Amino acid sequence: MPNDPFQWDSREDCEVRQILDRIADKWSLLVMALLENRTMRFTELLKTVDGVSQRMLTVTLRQLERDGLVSRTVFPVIPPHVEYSLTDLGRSLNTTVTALVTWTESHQSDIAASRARYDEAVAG
Amino acid sequence: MPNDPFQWDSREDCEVRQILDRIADKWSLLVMALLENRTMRFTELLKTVDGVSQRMLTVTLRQLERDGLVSRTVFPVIPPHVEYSLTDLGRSLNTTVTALVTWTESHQSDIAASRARYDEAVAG
DNA sequence: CGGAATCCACGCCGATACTG
DNA sequence: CAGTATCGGCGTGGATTCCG
Repeated sequence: MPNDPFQWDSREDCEVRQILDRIADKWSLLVMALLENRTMRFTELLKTVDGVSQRMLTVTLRQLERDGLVSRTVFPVIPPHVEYSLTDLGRSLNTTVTALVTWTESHQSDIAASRARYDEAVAG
Repeated sequence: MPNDPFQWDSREDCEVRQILDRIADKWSLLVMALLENRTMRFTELLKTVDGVSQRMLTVTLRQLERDGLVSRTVFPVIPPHVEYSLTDLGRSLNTTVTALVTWTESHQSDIAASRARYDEAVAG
């Protein structure tokens, strides 16, 4: 029963938790969501992903590439031309990620309401 | 078209991103996964969620409670008795979270292999 | 038992400068 | 254009202590 949380949760060297931690990263989610539609270039991503620094985008893309979720294609021209796109693995992940994003969008108001209620109760 | 990544991604005050960031938090995912099965007490969670500190567990539970994903029930006895369980909202989220966890488990070896390949290429 | 509060180390990340 | 390298601040979170 691989879905039992007690299984993947209590193991010492659980690599799944590490992987999950990386996948659930803020910028990774954003980048993968953008690349779902089409191939993009570095600067393009930098301008589109609002708030990301060049450093973090570089680091994020390297990690995604290392995990085999994103492929990096370099065209040996001057000036350099690099394209990023999702791999098949990345695309298969994106289905679930999209579900997560969709859930958040649908329940955004519920959460906002809950927060308002909570803050009200604390303040009172 | 609420699912268009360019929508929720480029807006300045996008609350969805903030919510998503919190939901995708490492400990939140773990705690919710554990609470999917049953109600748990604080110390029980502390012992089960391997690696979490008391501080982080407290903070995580407070956030989850504020977001309306987890309910906190205090029994006014001595010694204190507090139970945590998922709300309906939390349960509806857990379906997608479980999907994410399942994906990670299924593709764990793919990612490990990709990492090994990447590291090999870098070292060589 | 289930926290709250305080202190502080460390590692993350932004800013900046430089390069092929 | 697409990075790498370096530095420094500061926020995150661990350890510890105390409390109802």
